[in-house]
Amino acid sequence: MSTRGASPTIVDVAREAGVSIKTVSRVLNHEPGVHQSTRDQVLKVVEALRYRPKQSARSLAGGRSFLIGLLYYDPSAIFVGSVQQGATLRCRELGYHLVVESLHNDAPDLRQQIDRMVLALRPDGMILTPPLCDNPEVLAALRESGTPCVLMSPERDIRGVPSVRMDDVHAAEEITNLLLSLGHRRIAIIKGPPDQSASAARYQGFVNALRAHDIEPDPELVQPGAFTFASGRDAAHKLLSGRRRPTAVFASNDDMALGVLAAAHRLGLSVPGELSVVGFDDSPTAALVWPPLTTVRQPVAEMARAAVEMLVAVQRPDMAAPTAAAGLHQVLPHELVVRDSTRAR
Amino acid sequence: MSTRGASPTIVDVAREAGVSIKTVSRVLNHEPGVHQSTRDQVLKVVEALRYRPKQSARSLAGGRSFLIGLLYYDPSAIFVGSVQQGATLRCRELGYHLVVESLHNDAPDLRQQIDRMVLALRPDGMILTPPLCDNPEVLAALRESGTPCVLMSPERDIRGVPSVRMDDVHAAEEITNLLLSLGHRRIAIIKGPPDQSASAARYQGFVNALRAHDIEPDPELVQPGAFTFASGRDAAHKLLSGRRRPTAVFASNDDMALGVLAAAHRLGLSVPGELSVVGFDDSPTAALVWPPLTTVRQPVAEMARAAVEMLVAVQRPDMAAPTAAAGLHQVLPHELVVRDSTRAR
DNA sequence: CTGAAAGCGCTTACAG
DNA sequence: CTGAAAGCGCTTACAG
Repeated sequence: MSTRGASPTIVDVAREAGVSIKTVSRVLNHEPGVHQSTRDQVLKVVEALRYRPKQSARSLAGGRSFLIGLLYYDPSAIFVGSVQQGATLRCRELGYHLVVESLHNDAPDLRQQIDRMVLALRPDGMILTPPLCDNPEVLAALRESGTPCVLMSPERDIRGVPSVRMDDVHAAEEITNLLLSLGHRRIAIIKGPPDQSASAARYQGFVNALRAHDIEPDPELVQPGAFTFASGRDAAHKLLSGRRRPTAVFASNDDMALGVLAAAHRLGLSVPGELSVVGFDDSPTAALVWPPLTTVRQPVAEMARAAVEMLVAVQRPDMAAPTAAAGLHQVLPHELVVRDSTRAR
Repeated sequence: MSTRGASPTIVDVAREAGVSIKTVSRVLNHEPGVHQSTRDQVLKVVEALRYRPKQSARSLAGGRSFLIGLLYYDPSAIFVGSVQQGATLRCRELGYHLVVESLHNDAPDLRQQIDRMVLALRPDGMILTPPLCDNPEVLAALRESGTPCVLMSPERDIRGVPSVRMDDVHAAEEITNLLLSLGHRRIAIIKGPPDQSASAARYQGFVNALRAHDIEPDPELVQPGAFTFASGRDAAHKLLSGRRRPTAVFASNDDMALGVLAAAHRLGLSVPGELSVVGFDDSPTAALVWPPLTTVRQPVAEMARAAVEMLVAVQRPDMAAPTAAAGLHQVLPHELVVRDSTRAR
């Protein structure tokens, strides 16, 4: 065997296969114009030698790093965890690797941190999660460096910058329709913070559904919230201690729905017996509380997979077609998750 | 300016600074033996040109990738999120980057997946989280490749393989002591699954604390569990529907403690009025449930920082001393988090 | 304290 | 369909 102490290089493979290193390179990069028998022979040697091209050499010579960056801010967010899961699996399938970087959204040296990553690593693409994907400074730094980006659920789409998202309006409409179909008419909503576009979208869906049933939203049943447990609990307390209680509450996210559950417990209201509650996100906790929460599952991992594909397609002409068909701004289907926090009245 | 269209290279810096590229390299790598004025001059030019050495070139020439790998299995686990947060921040401070890979612990091609990552990327070190850090196949693959590893909270330490952990026994002892100090004497425990060493360690700490107070653990008050919400709920149901109820329950992790809370609610038992409950882990949900959970915070981010440091120290002689002092198997201090689920009886 | 040469392991034009 | 040469941007011995 020609395997010496060190790991084999392309030269070893070429020698063993009786071809030039250029041909080995062609085979490994799926380039056309190699005779099938030559290709097979090379692959056989590659397998036998357990040869893997070294990323640093490929990157230096070819200008492609096979690295995708994931920039995120909130580490505890389940959203990021799912993004990462989807992204890392798709990267593996496509021969890429995922480099993660936690950035504080208002760090004074944000620009330098990004520059450092981009200039040192030269990732072939970057996935941005909220709120970083809406940060003009981040976007500018990446644009100037020429790094392709995909925005995950940005506040609003940017011309020419690919994005992946779900349809918050329709999802909110659907979950409201579920409550309506269960016979609920006095349905309250706890909104998200005004500075997040998802808040408005979900509220819009809620209103759309009501109006389609000729119900005008009752201002008394619309409470502000902040996407936090405490804000949901406090809003619910107001809603539920009034004279004419709602029979159902739509919390604009799961954390607030958990707050609603806590408030209901405290007031001695049984859920779903006396009150139906729905959330949004399908957080891990949503299935663990009592009663398990009816909610909307965001297709986060799928969105991340799509993001990776869009980034990889930039460098692989053979993959460009399907992605182009999917469009620059992709919207992925969500899923209604019906559990035990909802019941017919 | 000599900044052309492309980003500057070491040659540009050397020319601008009037030195050889070797000297620039020395300065950038903090090598000794460069006159201070020369060093300053080089750094000035580096700054002006916004020069960052390209990782792929450094890696190819120097054999160091400045990449640390993080191998994990469960993406939803808060543990992994915190590990990653700590690791990515420390990496940044040390000029490294974190590459993450999600591996299924019993994937048939686990070996290949690891080989692919190791041979392609040549990470300078690898951080392994449970249960991967206890997987002999993973360990063997990494050992053979010569990749330095640090195990995060492994089941048991391995001679010669660095690890970082917390002291489960003492932490369990402390939280049990808290209950004892509140006057509780009939304290139940819901154990973790027998195949995880943390289960035994936490139980041991529990027993130690009781015995120190001359209390022999009552077999009736010891329930098996599986670290899941459902197992905690079911165990609590048994414990709480008996004739002689415990006044406090120590759930061996937070998920099970949430199950205890649910069971207590269902049985109409007020927490902490009629029952004190403690968990372990300080999961994000622990602070969000009602009542907020008294628990133990694992120093996970700090453990990850330490892991990165140990890995980097391997290549940097100047950093080796402090780490050597800290030892191959580090134990980091935990923290008791007292919230509202505990009260004097 | 500083530098000229060689080389890391690939890919990119360019030939044939 | 296949290959020989050059070069990517650094670091590593080796000199002086």
